[in-house]
Amino acid sequence: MDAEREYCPVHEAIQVLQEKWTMHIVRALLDGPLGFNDLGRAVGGCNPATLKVRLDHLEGLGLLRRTVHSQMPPRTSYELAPAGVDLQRVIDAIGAWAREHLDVVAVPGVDAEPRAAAG
Amino acid sequence: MDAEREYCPVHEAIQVLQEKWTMHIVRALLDGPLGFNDLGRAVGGCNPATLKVRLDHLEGLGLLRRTVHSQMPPRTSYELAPAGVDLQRVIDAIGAWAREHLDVVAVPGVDAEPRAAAG
DNA sequence: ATCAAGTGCTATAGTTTGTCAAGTGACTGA
DNA sequence: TCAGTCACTTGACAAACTATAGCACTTGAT
Repeated sequence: MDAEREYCPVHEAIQVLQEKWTMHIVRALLDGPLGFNDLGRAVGGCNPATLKVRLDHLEGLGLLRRTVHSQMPPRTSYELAPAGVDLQRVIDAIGAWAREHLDVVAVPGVDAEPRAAAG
Repeated sequence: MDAEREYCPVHEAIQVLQEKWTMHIVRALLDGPLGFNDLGRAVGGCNPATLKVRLDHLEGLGLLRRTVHSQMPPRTSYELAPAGVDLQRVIDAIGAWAREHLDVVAVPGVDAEPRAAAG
């Protein structure tokens, strides 16, 4: 890759965030720490293999912290580190955009249906 | 998919944005319209097959507009639609986050090396 | 006129990435 | 006792993405 001609943090960030499930994971963890399986369900059914890869990556990047409460029976929790918590802004921006544009695109005609929109 | 138990625009948005190259494409187009090949280069070398798929998807979603200026020689331009332009907020949020956290994460130990860090 | 390079794509292989299903070892509740 | 839970791991597979070539044509240099 000759993309190194100029280091760009935004490009880097996008590279991380565009990986499948990453933003879902961050969003889920924004509501508080979760265990491995709960997290997998919270993000909408990510398979354990991919989930582990993402989690390791995010942990390596310093975006989240993994805490082992007990080895056996296994009990672990994943929690956002400060750098991860700050992604709240990004998720919020996505949320604002989505409510403004996306549900109109996805479900045209349905705009009087208030559900769990708080976040 | 049983993810329909509850429609969530944020989830939808993330699904779109997490597709490889999508955010790069939006970011590139935020600076103005581009032709197919220029766009491919601007996003950092996306191959034409994937690029076309993304572009079609984004156009279908109403995020961008494709204008054919001439059939032969081929000349087309891709430009963000209003819904796409509004993603500026999201890209900005990513940019802010990246400058605050990511270059520290990516290059630990190097903090006395002022490069293109100014926004 | 001819050659090289460019336009916006498309087609076809080939590689990478993500998925599914099953299994591990100890525990919990019926 | 037996199914179900936890946090993963493994291996076979499918889906996604990539590289490369090529099309029909124009432009610019020679």
